[in-house]
Amino acid sequence: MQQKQHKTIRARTIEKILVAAQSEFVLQGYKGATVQSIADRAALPKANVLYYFKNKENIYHAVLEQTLTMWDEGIGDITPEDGPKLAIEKFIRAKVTMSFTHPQASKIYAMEIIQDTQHLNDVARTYQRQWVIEKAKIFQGWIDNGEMSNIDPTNLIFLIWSSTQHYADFDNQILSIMNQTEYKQSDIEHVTNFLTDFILRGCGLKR
Amino acid sequence: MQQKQHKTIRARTIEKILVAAQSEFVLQGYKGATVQSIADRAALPKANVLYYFKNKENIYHAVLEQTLTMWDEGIGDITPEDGPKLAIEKFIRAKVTMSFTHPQASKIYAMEIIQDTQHLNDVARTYQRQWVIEKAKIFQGWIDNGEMSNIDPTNLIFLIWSSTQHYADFDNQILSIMNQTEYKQSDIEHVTNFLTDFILRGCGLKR
DNA sequence: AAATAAACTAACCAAAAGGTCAATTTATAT
DNA sequence: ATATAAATTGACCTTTTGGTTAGTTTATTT
Repeated sequence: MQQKQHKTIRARTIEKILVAAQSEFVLQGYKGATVQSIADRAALPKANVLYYFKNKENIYHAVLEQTLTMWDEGIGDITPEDGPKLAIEKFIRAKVTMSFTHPQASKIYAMEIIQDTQHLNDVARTYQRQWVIEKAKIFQGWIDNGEMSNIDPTNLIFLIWSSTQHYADFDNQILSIMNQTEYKQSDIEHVTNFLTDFILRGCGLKR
Repeated sequence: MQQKQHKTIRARTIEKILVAAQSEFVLQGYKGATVQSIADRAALPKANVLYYFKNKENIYHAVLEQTLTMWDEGIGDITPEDGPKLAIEKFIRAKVTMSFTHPQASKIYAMEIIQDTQHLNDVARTYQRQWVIEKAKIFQGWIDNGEMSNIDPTNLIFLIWSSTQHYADFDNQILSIMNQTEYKQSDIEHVTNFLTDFILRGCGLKR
């Protein structure tokens, strides 16, 4: 009992800090975000934030880890059994939905890669590398037994990745161009349909 | 003559500062880059850097302006006369080439948009907005007189934009996946061909 | 209720960083 | 040659910021 109550105080405060930190890091970048600004956003004294996290870097690591896990769970998977058409459809839908509903997660990730920082540990790097290689093999399998036309799988993955992610990372620009302040559910549908049609056609899987 | 010599000292030192600054800003972000680090990279005393640029923000603005101008000149144009096939081919080639040869320019731009900073002035914002709207109209014109299939022009532009830009912004990740330390000329060709084929097919402009 | 542990916080401190200034050196003009 | 302007630079100042500490309050245990 004592244990549980204790944990909820801890857990709730940590959660508040992480939420605040994610926003600050996205808005200001790693260096630009200050412990004070995170504390302010979480409505806590700075010293309290540093009571739960030894230093700023630890806060960031916690945000990164949480973000990557969430993103990872959200984007679903590509499995051989689905076949190219269904696999691509599912993947695009998942990725677009994530981009529209959790753009911050994508942005943090993007900034990490763009700047090639030391925050992403080797494990994470190796993981993404392996992910692409593995999925490329699945596509190659489909190509080999004639389920889709002969398209370079690695670059296909890059294209799907980038074109879906774009709606998260560049949401400000896109919203400005669309003359909106935020995405609507119908935007998700529309973009999912657009990208699915376009990419399937590019893969020769649709007329 | 005096004027000219005077100008070359000025111009050359400013150039050195700007080159150094661009690297630092890409590597460290706006806040992360310090005037001292820029000075070090340019092999100048900090005070000398601040003799030419009043403050850090001015350095950044100069880098941004130079970068945007360069990027803008490099990506070529989309004109009605070219027709959809040629226009897309030309645009993809220009954008991919820029992405592979000047990734830093793209990265600075990307980080600006992602973070939605105040550095990009209204002029720049309005400009990109107008650019997309204008080009979308050109695509719509081609659709209307049957030169290409009915594809949402705005999202098509986003897709071309993102899939080409990806090779600049995420070069670290891509190089790691390709097991290389830097891009080769043949990579430009390969990616240009891949994207051109894929996107033209997506647009129904190629069998 | 007393004791103990967890949570919280104001006040500090030291380092880093942006920026100024006054003085010196170098280049240019007359 | 001399005067003037441009360029350079070390020393300095101020603010910001990450992080510590010591002490207080609140929650938990017995």
